[in-house]
Amino acid sequence: MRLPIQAVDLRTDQDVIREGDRPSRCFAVLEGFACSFKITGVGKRQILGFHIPGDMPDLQSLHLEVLDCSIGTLTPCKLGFIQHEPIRELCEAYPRLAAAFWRETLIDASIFREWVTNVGRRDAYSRIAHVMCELLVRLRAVGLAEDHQFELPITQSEFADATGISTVHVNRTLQELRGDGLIQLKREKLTILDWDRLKEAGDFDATYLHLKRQDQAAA
Amino acid sequence: MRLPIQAVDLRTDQDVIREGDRPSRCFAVLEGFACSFKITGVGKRQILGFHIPGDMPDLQSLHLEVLDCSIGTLTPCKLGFIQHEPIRELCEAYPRLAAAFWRETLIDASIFREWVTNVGRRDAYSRIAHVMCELLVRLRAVGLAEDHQFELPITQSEFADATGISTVHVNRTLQELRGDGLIQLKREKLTILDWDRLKEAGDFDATYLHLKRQDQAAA
DNA sequence: CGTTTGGTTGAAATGTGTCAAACTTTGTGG
DNA sequence: CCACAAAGTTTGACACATTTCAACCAAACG
Repeated sequence: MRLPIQAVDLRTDQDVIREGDRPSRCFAVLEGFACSFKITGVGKRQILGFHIPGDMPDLQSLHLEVLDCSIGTLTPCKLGFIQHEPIRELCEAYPRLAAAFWRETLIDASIFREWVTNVGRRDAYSRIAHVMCELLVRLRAVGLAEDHQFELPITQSEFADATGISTVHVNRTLQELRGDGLIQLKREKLTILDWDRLKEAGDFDATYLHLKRQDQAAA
Repeated sequence: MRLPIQAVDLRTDQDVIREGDRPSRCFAVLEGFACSFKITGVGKRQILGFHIPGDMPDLQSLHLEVLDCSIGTLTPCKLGFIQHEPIRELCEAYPRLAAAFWRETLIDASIFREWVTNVGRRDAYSRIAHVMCELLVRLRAVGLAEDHQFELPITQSEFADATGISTVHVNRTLQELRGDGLIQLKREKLTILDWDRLKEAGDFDATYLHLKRQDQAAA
């Protein structure tokens, strides 16, 4: 059985799929950063999660007819589209494969749970620290971060939408994080200067990412 | 193949499973209300979702070894415990059944996404209205609400932990909702007086619940 | 090199949190 | 069935984290 993948390049700030769509395919991020988001009735955006290479952000569409959120690029991206039908057939034929895909969506759900907690019960300082911790650990797991430094092509306004605070306050909080010597952030490059203190500030425990052993180096 | 279910009765405020556990079984809510939650490093609780009869709140444990959140009862509950092993065997034998379970966990994830948005980008008034809307629609789908009225055995403090605001502010916001004629709430019984305006106040659209057609009466 | 996008700053407004006390309802044991 | 305790709700005063608005600055880009 073959699994035809159609590679597509997208520019920054393009919608890949939109809330309300009924797609017949899903995609994997091959290169670049993307994010899931919703727009509220009064036009505010909430980013629900960041997607990095290796992620399949809309695997859910395999079993949910209508999309309940949108996904857009944060940087230029290379995406690999795969039709639902052949995936479904593979899943029926190989239950272990289905279980592996299922597991991926369960990890996504686990991350959403952590994000509910993050925006619901942590202050701005912690929220931002937490998101940075998560990104480091996930990027390391796919080899996109060495040590404690990685490309972070995310604007302060996007950070605001991810953490549920205002852009201005993100700016001030980033200055605090810098002033406290936890991070260095310039030119879209984030350097974590004090991992232990950043983890503590962000109330971060990587358990919810459900990484396999070999991926846990950073955590 | 048999699927042995062990029924268990629990009192109010009992933990069913705890963050960090590695369960070998999962459960369904047969009667009563429960909730998933996390406790942050500084001891604040975030409720991640409410569970009503028919839900299988920890189905995720089938494929994730370690629990990343706790689940506790909000009222006296009757739970049905089922071992993972027989479920896994059934899923391998009947891919359609696996897909149905998978779909359930995908809906859970969709609800978490909505909750991220709720606590991240809506004000207190909207957040509470939203949660009420969700509960009505879900309870109607399982026949536990008639018209626009249902048993809501949830304290203001639990409401606070679900919406990421303080207990005192929940109290004041509930008074606002009452004062505006949207709801009536006494003796753990919630009556929605103006469904259209409550939906609008809560920025509520039931799509994210992914109900099958016959369940959508209320939405 | 001008234009756009993103970052930074200050001042004022505000939603929400905190604290502490009083009140009400519910549950329980005598 | 009353009395008491416990749990939950309500209130007021005040503190404060965060938002909003508006302007300015810096960097990226064609």
